[in-house]
Amino acid sequence: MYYCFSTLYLYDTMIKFHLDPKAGIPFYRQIIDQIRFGIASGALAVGEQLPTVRALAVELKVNLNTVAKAYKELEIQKILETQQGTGTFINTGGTLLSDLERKQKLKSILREFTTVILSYGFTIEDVINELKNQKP
Amino acid sequence: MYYCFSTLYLYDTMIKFHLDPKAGIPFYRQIIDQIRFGIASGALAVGEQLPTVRALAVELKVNLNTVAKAYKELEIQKILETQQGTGTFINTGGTLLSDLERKQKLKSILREFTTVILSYGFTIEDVINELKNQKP
DNA sequence: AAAAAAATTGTATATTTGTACTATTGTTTT
DNA sequence: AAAACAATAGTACAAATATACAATTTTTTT
Repeated sequence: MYYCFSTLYLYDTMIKFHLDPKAGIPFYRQIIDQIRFGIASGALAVGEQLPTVRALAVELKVNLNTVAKAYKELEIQKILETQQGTGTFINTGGTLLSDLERKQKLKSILREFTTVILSYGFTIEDVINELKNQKP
Repeated sequence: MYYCFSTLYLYDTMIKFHLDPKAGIPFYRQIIDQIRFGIASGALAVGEQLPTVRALAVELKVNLNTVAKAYKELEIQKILETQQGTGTFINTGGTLLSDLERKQKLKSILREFTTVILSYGFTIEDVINELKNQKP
């Protein structure tokens, strides 16, 4: 299992999930990241239903509890809202971070990723150059 | 090989591990050598699952961390691929990465990275600025 | 329309997997 | 011999799975 894609046309959204086993990031966290990104980018609208834990689990070829774990954590963060028997939905009020918390968050994310990037033998310059290309 | 309770038998692999305490070579390195040889000789196929750290540890009568240390080093060398909760497997791309593959790898890492970054409302510029500060 | 059954949804628990942290042992260096 | 380091072990933790359960919705039956 290398790259598993899921395009959720069934659920009327355009977000495409993907898991990378070589990323060194737990599956459930990759799912969390992609949902957060989906919301931030506007691909996931408030009130919209996410795929069921089973549907997404099948698409990504993981256990349904792995998806459930991602949903659960986002529910705790008030980003999702779930109801047993009904489904999981994008919640209205995601918790806002303060400026300080945002700054700290950015630093911690960067620290984590530079560790990964450097382990592959890339340099900070490589990253900056690639990011600049990515910008437009 | 007639009848044994070998981990390898259970995991349907064709290689038989053995440790020699008198060899003067650390156990974890002996394990590494035998896996590398198994791959080189074709006894271990790409994508094949290795015994779990516990199973092999029991068989070789060492601590599970000794096996884990061997697996970890081979994972760093991109020879193995491990997923916590699932197992350890022979990696598909055991050879060195070409320039193109390196570039693609960087792109894939950065895609995951920007996914997270943007989900928190940061911009690419925020990241570039922070990276520049981090550089020296 | 109401009740019952079936299907669909998320949840809980136990087991298996690798990982992290600490302590101990053994070897090498000084 | 003492110090420093590598190798190994003990223990607790985290990720992913299998399986069974509970809540809700949908369908069928009456």
